[in-house]
Amino acid sequence: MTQDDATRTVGYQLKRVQAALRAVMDAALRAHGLTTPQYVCLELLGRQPQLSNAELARGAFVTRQSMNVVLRNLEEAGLVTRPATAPSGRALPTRLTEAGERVLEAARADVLAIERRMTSGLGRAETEVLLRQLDGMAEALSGPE
Amino acid sequence: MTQDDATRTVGYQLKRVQAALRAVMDAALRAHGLTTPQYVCLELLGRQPQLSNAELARGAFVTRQSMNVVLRNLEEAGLVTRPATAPSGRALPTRLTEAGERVLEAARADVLAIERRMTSGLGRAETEVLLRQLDGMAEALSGPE
DNA sequence: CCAATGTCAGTTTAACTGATATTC
DNA sequence: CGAATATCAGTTAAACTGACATTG
Repeated sequence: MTQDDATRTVGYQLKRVQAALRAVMDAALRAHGLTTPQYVCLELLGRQPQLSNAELARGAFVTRQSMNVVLRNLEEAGLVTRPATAPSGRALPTRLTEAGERVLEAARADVLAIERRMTSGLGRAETEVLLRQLDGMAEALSGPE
Repeated sequence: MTQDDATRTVGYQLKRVQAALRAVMDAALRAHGLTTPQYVCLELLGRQPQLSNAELARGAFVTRQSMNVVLRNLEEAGLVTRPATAPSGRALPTRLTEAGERVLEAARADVLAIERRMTSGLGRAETEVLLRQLDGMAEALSGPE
């Protein structure tokens, strides 16, 4: 497989990074009994407690239905709790349990190590630029046709 | 959802871009009767004919088994052909059919437009740097522990 | 009424692992 | 034999759409 134009697109390289990242993440998280979507959910809750299922879904870029499955599994594992009845509307504010906090903290250490490894070739300023560029790319794709 | 540290990681932004890109790509390719993995396969073959299933799998970062499914569907759709018997070893060199070439050409135009739209905020030099950075990130993840 | 939410149900995509046969 | 390949079979992860009830 020689390097030719087909591999010189941002789309292709994104796919490549994503494939590698996913493999490494999945392996690391499995050691904590988590899947990647579950970790994303815990991370969101760690930063911002009381998020509802719908809010978590938006934060993880999936549908309500998909996040609902993730949430039910996390609940069953005792890592998050939701009140039986909604304090207002239908939204059920979700919280990490103590076990959830512990698992998140342990998993986060591994995930951050992977993040550092992935960006080890970049300086602090370069990483900042990259984050802005990725943000711009997502905006450009989500925006007007 | 306020912007806090959780969203300021390369991993998270990669996920975001990937989610947006995937949605746009899938929609565009569906109009050509293709899935994204199928398009990747056709693109690889367009650049380099005679690739075997195993070589295509490596190029698309999936297992031989996964690519085999893609290939069988493309074959059934009449977009690629493989000889009934291997000219050497077990590898079956795959080629685009004329229909395959036409579909690829049409789909590629749309995909390139999406690529341009995604990177519309980047200059030529910036895009080159980004490609190198993504390459480095994939290497760092695939490399030694 | 309407918009947002939670959730049940079914489906689909796209990958995976395991096993087996073939061929140089 | 060993390494690479193709492929059959079964499984899994993780999303999706559709539908419906609830609530402010």
